[in-house]
Amino acid sequence: MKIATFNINGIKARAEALVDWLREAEPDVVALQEIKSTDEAFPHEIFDGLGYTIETFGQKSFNGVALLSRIGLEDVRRGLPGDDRDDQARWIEATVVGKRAVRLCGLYLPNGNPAPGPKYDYKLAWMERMRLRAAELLRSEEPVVMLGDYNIIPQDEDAAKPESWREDALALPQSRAAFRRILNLGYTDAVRARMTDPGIYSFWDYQAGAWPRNNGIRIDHLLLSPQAADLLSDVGIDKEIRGRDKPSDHVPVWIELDA
DNA sequence: ATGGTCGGATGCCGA
Repeated sequence: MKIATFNINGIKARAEALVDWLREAEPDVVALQEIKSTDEAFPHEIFDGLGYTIETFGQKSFNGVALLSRIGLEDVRRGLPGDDRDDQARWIEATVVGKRAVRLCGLYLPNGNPAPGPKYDYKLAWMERMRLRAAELLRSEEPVVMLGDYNIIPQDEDAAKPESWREDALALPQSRAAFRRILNLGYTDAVRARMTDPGIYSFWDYQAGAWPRNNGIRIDHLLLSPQAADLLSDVGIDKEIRGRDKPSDHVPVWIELDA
């Protein structure tokens, strides 16, 4: 079972590039972030003939997540529990069944800039809610994959220029600590488990020639419960996508599970 | 047209 995450930065702007990538990469399941569309306006027709079931959790203009699967989506749940007043579309769950049932959580974690400030407070509060949900999911003792744009640079080696991120919400010590608290429940960072070299990135800013200079950061992650980690057979980052016409500023990151 | 660069939605905001 091939499972991918891809922050597409707008479904309408990325329709062609996304479909091209789906045809080439042939993932079984995909978590999309920043669809920037309401559920009603989501262009389901662009996926016709590809065989994907689609579940969206969108909002107007900003954020928005979706799950695509060609092996079905069951028990879909929208929204991160823990705050009824939170109206930002950043979390969607579903179960996929291959050889094994796998619980998937597609997430778009708040950026949090500028820090300090209310946006950073929201990020940290959201991460604490995520930690509680992550702990709850572990108690199922089933394979769980939490994947998406975490907006977290876990360590200095995950940035080409770590010094330029020192005061940024993506790399502040409090942000990294909150991410580690989730990992330390018993989750595995799939990419780091398999790709130990420095210079592994998933995002290059549109500005200042970040891509041609390879000034990247690693912020798109797949966290695996112990039962999912036992099934991990491969990981990859489709970096080449970033050099095409009309790219997202993120690239797809994927895993292969024996499930 | 909107700072740099994009996307989405307007009369800039978020990233």
